[in-house]
Amino acid sequence: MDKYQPQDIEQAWYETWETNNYFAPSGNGTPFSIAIPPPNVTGTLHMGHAFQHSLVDSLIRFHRMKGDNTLWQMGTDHAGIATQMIVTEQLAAEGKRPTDLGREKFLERVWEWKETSGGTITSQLRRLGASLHWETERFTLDEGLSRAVLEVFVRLYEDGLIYRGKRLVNWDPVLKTSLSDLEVESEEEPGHLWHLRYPLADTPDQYLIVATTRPETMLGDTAVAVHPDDERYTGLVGKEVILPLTDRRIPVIADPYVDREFGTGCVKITPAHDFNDYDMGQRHELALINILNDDATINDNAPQKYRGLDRFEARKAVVADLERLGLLEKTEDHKLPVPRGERSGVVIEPYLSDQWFVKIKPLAEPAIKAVEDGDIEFVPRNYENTYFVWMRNIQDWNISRQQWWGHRIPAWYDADGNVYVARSEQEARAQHDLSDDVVLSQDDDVLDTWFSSALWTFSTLGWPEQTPELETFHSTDVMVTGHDIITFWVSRMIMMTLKFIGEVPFKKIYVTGMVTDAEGQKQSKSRGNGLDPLDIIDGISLDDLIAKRTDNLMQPRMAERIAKNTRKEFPDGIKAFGTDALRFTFYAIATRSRTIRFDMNRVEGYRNFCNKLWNAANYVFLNTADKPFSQNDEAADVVDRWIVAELHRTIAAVNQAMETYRFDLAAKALYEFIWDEFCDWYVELTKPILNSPDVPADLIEAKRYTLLSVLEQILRLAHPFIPFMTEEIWQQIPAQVRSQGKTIMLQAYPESDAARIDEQAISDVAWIKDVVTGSRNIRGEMDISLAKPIPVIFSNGSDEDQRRLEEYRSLLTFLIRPSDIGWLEPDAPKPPASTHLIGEMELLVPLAGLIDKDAEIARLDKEIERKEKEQQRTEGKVGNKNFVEKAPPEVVAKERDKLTEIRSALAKLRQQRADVVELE
RNA sequence: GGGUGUUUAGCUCAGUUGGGAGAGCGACGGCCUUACAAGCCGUAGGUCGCAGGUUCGACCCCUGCAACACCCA
Repeated sequence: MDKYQPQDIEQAWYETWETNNYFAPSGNGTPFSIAIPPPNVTGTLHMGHAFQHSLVDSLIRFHRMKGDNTLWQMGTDHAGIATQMIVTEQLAAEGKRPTDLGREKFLERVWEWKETSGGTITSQLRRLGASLHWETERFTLDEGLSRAVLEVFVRLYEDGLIYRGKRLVNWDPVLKTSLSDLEVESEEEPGHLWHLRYPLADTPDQYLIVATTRPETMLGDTAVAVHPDDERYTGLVGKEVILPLTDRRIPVIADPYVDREFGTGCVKITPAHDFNDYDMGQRHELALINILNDDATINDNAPQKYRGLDRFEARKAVVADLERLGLLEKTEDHKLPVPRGERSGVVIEPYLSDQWFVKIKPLAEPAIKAVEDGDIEFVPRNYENTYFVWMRNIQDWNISRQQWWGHRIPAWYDADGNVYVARSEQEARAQHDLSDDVVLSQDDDVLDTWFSSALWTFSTLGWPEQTPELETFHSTDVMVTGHDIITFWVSRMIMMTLKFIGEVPFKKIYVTGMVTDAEGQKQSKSRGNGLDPLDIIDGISLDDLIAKRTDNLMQPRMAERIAKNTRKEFPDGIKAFGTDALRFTFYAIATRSRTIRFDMNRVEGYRNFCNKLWNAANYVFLNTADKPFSQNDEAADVVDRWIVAELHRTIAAVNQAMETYRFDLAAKALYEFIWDEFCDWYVELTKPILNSPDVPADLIEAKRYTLLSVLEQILRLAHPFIPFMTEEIWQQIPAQVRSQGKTIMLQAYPESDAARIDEQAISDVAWIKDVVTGSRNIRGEMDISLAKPIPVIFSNGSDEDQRRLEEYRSLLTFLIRPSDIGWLEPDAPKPPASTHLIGEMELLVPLAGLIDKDAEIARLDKEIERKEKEQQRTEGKVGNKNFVEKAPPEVVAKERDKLTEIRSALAKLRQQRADVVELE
């Protein structure tokens, strides 16, 4: 075999798998299905994706190998706002605006962009080894899914669960669309608190002072509010104040919502431009005065001089004018949460407009119940809380977006403003008996992208048709996703699927942690700390990485800092580690933690692990190729029985880990078995046998078989995690050992057989390991090279020890490289020696001339000190009456045994020390 | 302000019914031992955030505090 070079093997195998249709569901096994969280069709793969999809792929491959009828449904999302923004930017570079093209032409342009860039994400998924069922790949805007969207919208409308109304919504004044609460991100930013004087109508020389962070909205004030119990203002409730800069008189009202501690305890009420004020306005039947246009400039409802000003210019003008009039009490610095559009980054405006909403409470109730009843289970469990808190306080969902790219709302209006909702214009006409001369125009808005993704698990399977796929694969088994998307997507899928299919979309939700950079910072383009998974697979030079991270930044001034940090973190760029190593890293770090710092050193470590397995396979092939081997349990020795036992323990551990979504434990079990047991011990222990002329042929043949067989099982066991190299190696296993199949992908997953776990073999090999480790310790401590043979003498051994030494003498000889190995004569004095304890037995390496007396004494002192501490602690326990009386008897017995052992060991160590001191 | 989570070796993290503190990387020392130097052998390093409590016994359970992170308002 050649050196391990992942790039030489990975891509070719993926093509083979795909062209042979191995990813397709098949057989009559239990259906197992997962729907991919649809990536944005024009997007690229980031670390979070790679992480999630790697986890899913292991589950899919695991279940496929277990014989389940397994489907991983592929599809992409049209990502309404994100995609429209990209194309709008492209147009801007040509000096055009979407309106210059018009709706039709603009959409053509977006479809073109989708065609050219839509392949990126799918080819990246292939590089990752994702065994997706590409044949039934779907897209949220394709015909079938659009039909599902239409159907759902119309039925919800018919059930009275969709309504249209003028409401205060989150308005993005740059994109000129409404956004749902979830698309708005609030962060604290420095600002000011202005204290304004509002003169009382009856006595204009007196005034109330209101505190506000948004003085320009005072132009739309329709009341001033105080707390009903606030004694400072009780006399004023019901009176009026004069709203400065306008000629309006507005009432003073009392409402318990007012925070008496904030500012002066007196707040201005602007129902058309603040969500809380809107609610209060509803309670008190206040007028709504909208003072903004859709681009956040001041409109004609405001006094002449402010009209047309941008909101922030208007703020300055209002403050200046109030100050000139002596109506500005004071200005304070103040931090306040500022809402910004998730996509555009601009300050969001509460804005009054006509929108479509889903009445959500009736849908939320069964969705809450499904989780309460355990029909859907969160893994880890505690994410249920996030879900419940969100669902129990859920607000109606604004689903209309003033965009073009998306599912157009199936509502038509006649000249009188009557609205007709139907699956098509024809249906609308037919249902309402409208003659052809009634002119209908369709609603210009499209639906929130999440509306179509909410239908994902069943729309991709053909709904509203009752397809065999829907019948077989729905509900899906598990949804793997990040916690950031529970509210956006997971909760909405649960609601919609329960409503339209009557069953849950998935039985389990595995919530992954969030992959951050080494500093624990969220990875993002603007921070310039993002990693492209393919750069870890293929490698990238430092210069290319910097170029990639600083290219096309929203804030170009960040470029220098990003370059500096990148140079510091990756001084030599990133090496090509290959997909298998990257994937294995993901499993190893998939702990229950919420954030996962991605550490490139670990990728390197797991690349080394892949290399280790590769080389072990090389060893197996070198020693079995063109040589006879045969399965022969009678001829196999204790070491063979031991490695099989360890293999079966590992098989059990991996299976259990996968059933419980503990990918980290699965990875750990594989890593430790393959490296620590198979490579470091088993392979070493085969060497003296395979190359010795004195060993019976049937043992050698049995051992060759064990090597091949254990390797073959390791490959199947590890395949879901490191699919490429396991396939590559598996193909080279002789057919007699590996069955006649064409691919490892479709072989049976190993199952643990308790009968193969031979405890006697395990304890014998543990003894061998102890003896070898003991002699290695002595060599290590004394700096004696393996090239220099050392005499080894045992003393005080039991019958069992004697048997084992006889039986394993040749193995020990090979591993220890002694000049001589044997028992101390019964009455002979112990020679001066470096020593090691193996239970009751002592291992002596008499090195009269070579021994470093001081070093040996120091080593023994340390050992004695350690044992003394342990003795003290154990004596304390055993001597404690309470412990002896109250602790379980087996624990007490265990402690007593331990104490006996410690005492015996201590006595020996002290004797050894005395012996060494005696040396001249 | 409310909620959730985190705090274990220099770094990144395991530690699943409360009963002997672990791994990888890094550090140090020694090895080209015919699968692998992307390797092998060995060594050092931790009052398990702080303070109480429960218990015969606490990294683990309870209370409080601190720092950090995220979510919601």
